[in-house]
Amino acid sequence: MRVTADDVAAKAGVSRSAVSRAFTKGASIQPDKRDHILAVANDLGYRPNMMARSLTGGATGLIAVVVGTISSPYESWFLEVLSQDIRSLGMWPLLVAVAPGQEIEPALDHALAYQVDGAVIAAGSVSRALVERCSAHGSPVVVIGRVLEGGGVDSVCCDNRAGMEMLVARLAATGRSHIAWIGGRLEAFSNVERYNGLTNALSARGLTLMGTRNGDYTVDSGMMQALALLTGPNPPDAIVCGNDAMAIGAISAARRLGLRVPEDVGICGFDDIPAASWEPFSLTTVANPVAETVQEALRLLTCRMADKTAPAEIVRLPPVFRQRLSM
Amino acid sequence: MRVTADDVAAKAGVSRSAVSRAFTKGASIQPDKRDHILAVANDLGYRPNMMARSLTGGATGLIAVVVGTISSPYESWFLEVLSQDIRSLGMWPLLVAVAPGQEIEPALDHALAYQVDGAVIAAGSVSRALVERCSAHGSPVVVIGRVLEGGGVDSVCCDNRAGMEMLVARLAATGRSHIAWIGGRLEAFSNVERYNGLTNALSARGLTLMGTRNGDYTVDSGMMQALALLTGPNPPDAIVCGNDAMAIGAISAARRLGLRVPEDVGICGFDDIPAASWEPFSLTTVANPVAETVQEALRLLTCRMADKTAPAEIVRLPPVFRQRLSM
DNA sequence: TACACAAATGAACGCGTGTTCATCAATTAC
DNA sequence: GTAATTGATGAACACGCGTTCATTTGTGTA
Repeated sequence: MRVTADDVAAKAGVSRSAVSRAFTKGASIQPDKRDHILAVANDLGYRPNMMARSLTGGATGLIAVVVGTISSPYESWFLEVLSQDIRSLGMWPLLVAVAPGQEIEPALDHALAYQVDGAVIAAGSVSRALVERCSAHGSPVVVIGRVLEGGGVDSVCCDNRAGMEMLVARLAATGRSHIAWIGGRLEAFSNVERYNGLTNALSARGLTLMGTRNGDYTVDSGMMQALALLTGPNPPDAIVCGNDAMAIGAISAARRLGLRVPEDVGICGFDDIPAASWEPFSLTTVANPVAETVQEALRLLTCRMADKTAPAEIVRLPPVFRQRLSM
Repeated sequence: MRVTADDVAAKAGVSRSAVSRAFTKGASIQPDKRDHILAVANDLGYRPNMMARSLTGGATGLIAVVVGTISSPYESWFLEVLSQDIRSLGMWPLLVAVAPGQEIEPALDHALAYQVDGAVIAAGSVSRALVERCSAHGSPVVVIGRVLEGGGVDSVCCDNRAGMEMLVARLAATGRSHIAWIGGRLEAFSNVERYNGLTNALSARGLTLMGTRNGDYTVDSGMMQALALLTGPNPPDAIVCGNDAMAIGAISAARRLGLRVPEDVGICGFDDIPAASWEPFSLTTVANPVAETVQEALRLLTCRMADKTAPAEIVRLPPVFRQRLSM
């Protein structure tokens, strides 16, 4: 049923070796013979079997892509850019979706059985043991959106501290004094960094956080936590959210309570997802440099595929302040 | 470097056949021996090489997933559900992202070289020739979101006509008379069906379409087209949009012009993406049954993988009317 | 024409696995 | 106690490909 190189060889009247060479760039074969073989192959609908090709130790052309909640605005945006860049490298993304509660290890272990040439991990909690297992398996790993302490692992991450400083500068410039924080999942690396970045930047200006609540990075959770903050005692005049989705929820919460944004309460987010610029929100935020992040991640990955002994790099990319109307 | 079954066999003191049997469910092997082998394998970090396993004609466990603009709210939602359901089948999604302008054929052709066990196509224009090429290759295909005329191809599709009738019923109930349409990409199957469904349902009630414009299914395009409609001569008192994203853009456009929704202009969409229920929009729409669609698609796919001669099915799933505040 | 050398070609090998095929031990049936 | 049956085991094979290794063909020089 499947058409193999033998079929092409038989129909073209050449040896199977010739067929293989016709598909191998730079192989020693007469040009007209190669053309003939390729024509026959195309006629028969033949394509070299990637599974067999990779068996001899060659590359599979597969890259495992570990992401979390695909439907979230930020992750889907990221996945789109990443999958396009992987394809422009001539490779294919093997999608490994890890929902917030799920374990990343068994999932990635399974994917490793496909002899992926590399893995991009942008979700879940990554242990050093996991990274080393992948490396030992011959699949270099790049971690995105977090930095493993102790180094030794290539990683690309937004400079969350710098981003928070930009937001706090705006906070100070607009004279906010009662500032609250709505964080994401407590264990998330970005959440920890952004929270610390915020408190540090605030204290550097003699400001303090008046309220703290935690959601789960969804719009709904942002709305709930903002409602709690704004209806509680001593309501804030500014809410800094751990990501844009929660900030959008917070804006909706403020409006439901009849508060004006930014006059009564300023609200800002983090990431600059597409929805942040939609008119009803016009969210002041800092842009997570997704395109550059993906580009750097794949650069690191290809470097390491070529030279496994190269020292690990940690790339910190600066975000860009986006002032809109919400603060 | 890579640990193979031979390594496990050597360390466990058994033949390589025994190792293979230990990993094959239902194979003839002593239970304690199997346990021992599995323990040694786990110790060495061994996993059967899927590439080699599939070489003998076995299944690869890969399913090609063809989607379009991943970052769009609807597609990312769909992809999340699909990828989870594929994994719960014990298989893996090979992501094939086809941007609106790109050709689906060469991309899918490449993916076929990985001997995928099946393909779910939810984007791009699908020709019968393409489907037959996949089938000939041993990879059954299920098409989602469109129906190939002439049948012969398994497909799952929302009943767009029924959805439009629901919306028109609401349209009539609220006494709208100047109705406009903002469509998506002209060549898109869903766009054609929804447009025809709308005009048919309108004429059945003695209504006609007063204006027609076309965007590209994005929020921005919905905003642009709605601005043009609402500032033109004889502005509509209702706008039906080809999807929710454009409807969200249309709501923003109306508000920018100082119009009240739904009092001055009613706006509705299609799909019921998560953002449709966000408070600033509260979009009246019809829910595209994504979970059921994915479920049916995978049911058809697994059926066809088991029996390639089964007759093709066309499944039409009814949408659900979601009345909110925008109309 | 004779020789050296490069280019092109086909046979054979190995990649890691599941499976078939004999072989052998252990049980059951008579 | 013997024959028949079952269950477990290891060797060998096939899967489809890239690549190496001889071997053959073609080209340029003396």
